[in-house]
Amino acid sequence: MDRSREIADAIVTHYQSVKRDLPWRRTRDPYAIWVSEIMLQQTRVATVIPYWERWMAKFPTVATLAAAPLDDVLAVWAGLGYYSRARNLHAGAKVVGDALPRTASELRGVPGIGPYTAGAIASIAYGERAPLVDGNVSRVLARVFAIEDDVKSTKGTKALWIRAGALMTALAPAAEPGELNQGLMELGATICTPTSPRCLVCPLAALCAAKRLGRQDELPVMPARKKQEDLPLLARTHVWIQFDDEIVVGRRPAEGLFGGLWELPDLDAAKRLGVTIDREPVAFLSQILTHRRLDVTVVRGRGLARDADPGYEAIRRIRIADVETLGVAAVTVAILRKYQDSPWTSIPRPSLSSPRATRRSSKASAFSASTSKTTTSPTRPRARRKASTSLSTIKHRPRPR
DNA sequence: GTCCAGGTTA
DNA sequence: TAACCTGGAC
Repeated sequence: MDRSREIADAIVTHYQSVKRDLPWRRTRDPYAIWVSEIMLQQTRVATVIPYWERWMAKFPTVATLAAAPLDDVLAVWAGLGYYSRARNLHAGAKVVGDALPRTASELRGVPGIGPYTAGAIASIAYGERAPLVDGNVSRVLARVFAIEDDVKSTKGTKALWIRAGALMTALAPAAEPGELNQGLMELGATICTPTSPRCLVCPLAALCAAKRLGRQDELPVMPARKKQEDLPLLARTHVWIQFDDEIVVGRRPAEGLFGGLWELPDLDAAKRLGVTIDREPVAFLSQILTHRRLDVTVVRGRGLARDADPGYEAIRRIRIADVETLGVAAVTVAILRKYQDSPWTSIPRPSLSSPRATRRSSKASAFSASTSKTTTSPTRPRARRKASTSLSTIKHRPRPR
């Protein structure tokens, strides 16, 4: 028995003994698997489960998804990030018609389905012997076969796909291709972890080149990552325009950053809408994105002379309590949390009376996001940056001046 | 606090 | 090759 065959069989055997009962593993509906694969690309299993359940309840078939407005799609996706994936899933549903293509190579042509997702759907839903490579698989294969190339490079990627394909070819005839793929990913997620791989309990230990060479801590070779400090800063001001229990929100253009999501109008838009802008901000937030640091300032505004702005696809009012039923990004949710925690409208605005320290409630930590920092200073963050613990713990303090 | 993971598209 | 988001790990 050759080595690839031994490795493939060991992976499947191991997978069968440890596989978890996840909702999308109870079906071979290619659409359901497609949705789960897209969600899982960027999020932990525990987070995906409720999103997947809500999604499948709302859009149970590819036809219902295709028929839904993008706005509804983004609302269900809101909070998962990488919103282009939801947009692509929606676009994909529109092009496939009643049913998904039946092979990996045809699946590859659907918007949002790249090499990984094509392999996942084809192998899991259709039982095709289609390989796949994701981050977990890269790590496992780079170690098992001691691949020294940067796994993100063209050369490394090619080597990984060749290895994954060879394993699939070598797999026992009666075995399920989907189980090999899922077994590889499971191994990477639970045993062959980025740091401190648990080689002692690994079913591939005896077959692993990195283990034999003692190089499991050096592999895979990953490309250097940019430090957060070096990311370009994107500073934006959003305007809180409230009428009774409603606020004004705008829908961003469909493409690009936070595409299609609703947010508080930015400063330029608010001005064009005839809004009078307060001088003093009520909150600062910051968030690290892949390619940028995002600093958000929130300021109140009053009045709304117009209800359309070229910068937004739509402008509308909505009850504050209902904003989260729209597609909104995490930073917008954080602004709402902060407001609900200690509403700035309750502060007597024109008065220059004594300052009030605000306290955050303990429940704020339930929405912690450790990539996010907040500032307490009402001056530009440049002057005094004081890190807090989460996106939701923005403190605001009307300055006595 | 900081770092890190993670596929597809243009 | 760069853009794209969030939250869990350390």
